[in-house]
Amino acid sequence: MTRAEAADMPDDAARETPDRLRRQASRQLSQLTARSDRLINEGLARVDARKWHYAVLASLQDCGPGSQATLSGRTGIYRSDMVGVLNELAERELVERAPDPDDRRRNVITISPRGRRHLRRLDKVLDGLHDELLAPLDPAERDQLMRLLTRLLDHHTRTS
Amino acid sequence: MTRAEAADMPDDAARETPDRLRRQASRQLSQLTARSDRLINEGLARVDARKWHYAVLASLQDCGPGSQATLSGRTGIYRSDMVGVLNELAERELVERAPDPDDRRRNVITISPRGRRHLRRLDKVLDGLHDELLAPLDPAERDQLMRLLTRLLDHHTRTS
DNA sequence: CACATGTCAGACATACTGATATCA
DNA sequence: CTGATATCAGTATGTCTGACATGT
Repeated sequence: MTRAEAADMPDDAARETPDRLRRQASRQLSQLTARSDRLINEGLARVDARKWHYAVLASLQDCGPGSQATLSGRTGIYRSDMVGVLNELAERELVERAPDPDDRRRNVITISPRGRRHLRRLDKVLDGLHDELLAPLDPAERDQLMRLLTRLLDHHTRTS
Repeated sequence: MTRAEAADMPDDAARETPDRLRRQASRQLSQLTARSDRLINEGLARVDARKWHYAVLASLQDCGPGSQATLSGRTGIYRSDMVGVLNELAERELVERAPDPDDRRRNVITISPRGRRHLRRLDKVLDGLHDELLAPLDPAERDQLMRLLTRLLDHHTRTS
């Protein structure tokens, strides 16, 4: 590029993201998710929790007790990482981990009364955080967004 | 496993994600973004590129040459990580990095003709990948999604 | 002096792989 | 024997922080 061409494009003025990048769905998605993750993580950290805590507790509450492998399937947490999550939950006495008498390879994970209370609290915290996350959207738009996201996600989980 | 146990734990059958989790916008976002990122990364890897390559090249093409700090502002790449990205791009002779005579702290980054060609190719590749990503949505729905994402993202970039 | 720039080294979290002992 | 389970060790990647030398 020549000097003359460079003069046509005042470089230091345009420090903002060009439109071409802002039109990419994948980019908007990951940028927004980065924000969202930080918001959620920080919010949950304030009540000594993480998002995987919520996932496990909610899964136990809604689908009942299960082995670690079962919980892994429900929540999407890797089998190898489930150990650590359950250690944290058991430390806080939110779940109980007992060997399964009928299949001695397994542990049966059960939510405790304290776990149920904690889950109710997390539900409220998360409601607030999502309200912050989706602040600019009215209820209909939030619904619309969820529908679109879910359709995409379902499509990609079926076809993989 | 005995029948009796199966009766005791009907929920052991439910290995799927409970509704409560699937209703979380933050969760749907990060799950979908995980898929999206993998799709894009793998697709770009097939043509020896990464998403940051595209971001830098597009920024150079649309806003003209700039210092590394300027590019950092345009693309969202950290100043410290820009070094590596530009090394990769310079290796492939897609950009040129020359010291700025007017401010000897700076490098002026310029896209090369080869870089422009590469960018055009990446645009096509990314178009295809986004078509795959957004496959279940018709054009109006894709537009709707982009509007919603952009509004959320803009809101959170202004208010931080 | 304060401030900007390019660079490097490393912390940190997360996702993911692989191996192993135990057991069905 | 096969396959599933819980566990541990370790890789890979990406985001982010801090420091530093150089220059404005």
